[in-house]
Amino acid sequence: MENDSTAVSLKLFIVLSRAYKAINEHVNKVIQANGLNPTEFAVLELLYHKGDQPLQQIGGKILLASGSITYVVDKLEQKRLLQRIACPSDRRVTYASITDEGKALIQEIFPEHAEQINKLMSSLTDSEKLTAIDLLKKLGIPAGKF
Amino acid sequence: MENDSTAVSLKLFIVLSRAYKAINEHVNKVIQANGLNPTEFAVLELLYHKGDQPLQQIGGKILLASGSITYVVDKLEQKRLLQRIACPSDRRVTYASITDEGKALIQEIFPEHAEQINKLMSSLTDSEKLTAIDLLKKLGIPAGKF
DNA sequence: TATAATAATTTTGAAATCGAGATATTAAAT
DNA sequence: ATTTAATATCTCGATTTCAAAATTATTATA
Repeated sequence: MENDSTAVSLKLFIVLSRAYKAINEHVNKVIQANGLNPTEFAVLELLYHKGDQPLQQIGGKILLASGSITYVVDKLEQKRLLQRIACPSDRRVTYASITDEGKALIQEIFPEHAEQINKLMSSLTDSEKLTAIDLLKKLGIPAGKF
Repeated sequence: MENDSTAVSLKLFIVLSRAYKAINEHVNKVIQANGLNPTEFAVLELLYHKGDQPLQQIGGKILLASGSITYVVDKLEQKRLLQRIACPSDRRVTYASITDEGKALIQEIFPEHAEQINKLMSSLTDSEKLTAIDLLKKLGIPAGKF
């Protein structure tokens, strides 16, 4: 059934994908210029802003398979940007915890990161951005489960 | 300079990422259930809807490095879903051309694909979708070059 | 307490992607 | 015409990711 609503949805999907990829491409360059890949940055930034996290929950939040978490956390640990900390109450669990070095790096990168996103979005007024936020919030929480 | 506008932009970046990933996660499942990966689908769909394309232009349109194009096109050619066709006027150029088998596959997948996207977007009214399209179009074309 | 079921992490092998050259062709400049 | 620069594709090695199985620890059940 290719009705009108479907055509509009498809169009929205396309512009959503384009916008995301266009923005992301530039954002990733800034991150990589600072010696991190996008996944590493996402993990560090999560730990910086939300505090220590069990490895499992990192996977959930940044959408990464469990095997990949181990890999990224290994990398960041080798770079001394985070530490693994055993959970005292449940020995199955390992926390990732950002180090002082990691904090310093995020503090250095983040303002530039935010500034760049702001520039990339300067084609919208603040009021338009707020409208977009409202609409995308609804989109991010799909109506049912599929 | 972390002013108000920057904060709004960051927020928009986050909800944009979430929305894109949430939708995409589901969309990819449908594609993979049909034996293709997202990149293969993107290439085939491009050829189906836009006609034969020089390999290079495929890279530009779906944002893929030249080495990856070769790889994906090889895969699709092995599956007999597309053909390489030498350009008669410029021997550096190779066109990718979807085969009848490829067309049949897209014809089978695409309606389900479109239908699913429509379902995933049912939390917005058509009018809201149109508003979102307008705003995201502007976003996709960043103001300057960075 | 055993035993089974569940959970968190790691290991492993394969697939996908990138970036930097290599090759071939065409276009431009002198 | 020859050299030089630009373009298109491919090759290769390294990185990142996933999926499935293995490992270890915990919790629930008999």
